[in-house]
Amino acid sequence: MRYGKEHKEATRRRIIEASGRRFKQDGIDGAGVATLMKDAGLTNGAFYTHFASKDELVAAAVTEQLAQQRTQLREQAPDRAGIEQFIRDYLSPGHRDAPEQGCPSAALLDEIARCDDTVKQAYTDGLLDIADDIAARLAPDDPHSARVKTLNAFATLIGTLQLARTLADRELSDAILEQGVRNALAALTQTDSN
Amino acid sequence: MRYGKEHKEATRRRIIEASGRRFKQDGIDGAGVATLMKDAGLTNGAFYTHFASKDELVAAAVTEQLAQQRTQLREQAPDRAGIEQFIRDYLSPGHRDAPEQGCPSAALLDEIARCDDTVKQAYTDGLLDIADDIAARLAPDDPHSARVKTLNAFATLIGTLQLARTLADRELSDAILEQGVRNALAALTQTDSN
DNA sequence: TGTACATCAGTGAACGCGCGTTCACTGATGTAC
DNA sequence: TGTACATCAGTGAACGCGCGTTCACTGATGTAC
Repeated sequence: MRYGKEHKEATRRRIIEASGRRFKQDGIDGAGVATLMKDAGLTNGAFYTHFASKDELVAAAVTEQLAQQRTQLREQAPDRAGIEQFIRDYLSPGHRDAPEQGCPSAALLDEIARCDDTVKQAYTDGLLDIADDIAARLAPDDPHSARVKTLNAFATLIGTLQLARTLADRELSDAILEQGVRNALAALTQTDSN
Repeated sequence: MRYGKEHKEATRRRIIEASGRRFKQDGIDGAGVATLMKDAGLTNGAFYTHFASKDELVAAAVTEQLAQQRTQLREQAPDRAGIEQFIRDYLSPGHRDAPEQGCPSAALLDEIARCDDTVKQAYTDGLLDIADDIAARLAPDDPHSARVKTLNAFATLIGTLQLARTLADRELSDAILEQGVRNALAALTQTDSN
């Protein structure tokens, strides 16, 4: 089955996108190559015509996930009101209950911290692209300080969603999401007056 | 080799404590039963005289880790100044660089979120014990609201440390820890005036 | 007090299974003539 | 335009390995007589 040039590239993208979802659902260690390929509608053997190793796929999937999140943020949150809505969506029960469709950081951050340097670098690059987008929007005059503050704000959202996903008490989980939204919006206001 | 009654209990505790460290270092999926037993100075076969399954050990290790953290917090942070010091220690480069000796939530939270209900319940129980200790100290008159706020504060610390561990840029990671300390201390002050 | 026996924590080999990875092969397509 | 060939994405079985778990066995100790 020889195909045109676009075909292989399209297949590669399909594997990367399906893997992103699967990793977020089952964890990186929890998702095997055979399963990832089946998700993409292929068999395990073809994996190594696209990637040198599972680690290489992990790095590509992390990059892709963050790039998608960046695009989404650029479109849905171009201004202050959009960022407020992003916060509300991020800390929503819907996002909590569908990790496979959600933020890769919330689903995988501590596992990525244990991955090799290639993966951590891919994560760092992808996240900084997002943070710098937001920092430039919120504080065009002081992008460096805003970059750090934006990353801290993002860390808060990540930790809050992870905790909400883990607590066995649904009501408490809801309360934490709601308090998280209040805190994040207050911090955002504080950034403005700063 | 028949031993006294305390012996088996001591061995069980040794397995649980060694496993806690190993899980935080390699992840839950990343640590096999044979390795965990070797860490405790035993061979794999003896595992099932102490636990019905790996999941049962995971739940016990999570409980133990949080109980240790609670004891530590009770001793080291009995007052407002102690809590401030806890925040500084938590978001320190030393804690970032030694996950196996540190906070189980920072090392494992998203993986625990993917575990079965037993493990999530063990985590919930252990964390609420800690949060209620702190809430009772900070706001004895409104413990329920303080419980939620304390959990949100803890989530922020967790997310910040995870992010600091993952970023490939050391200077940026340091800056995020420092900003995290500033944010957490400010939030603590705000809680007082509330 | 001394001896025979029961207990049971721990050993280490083995179970079936899924892991990441390799490889001989297939067969639809693009290219050369 | 029609035919022979080269390419190479994808197949599916197999590799060695470590996983969680089971099991026949060991042997030091506590207990019974």
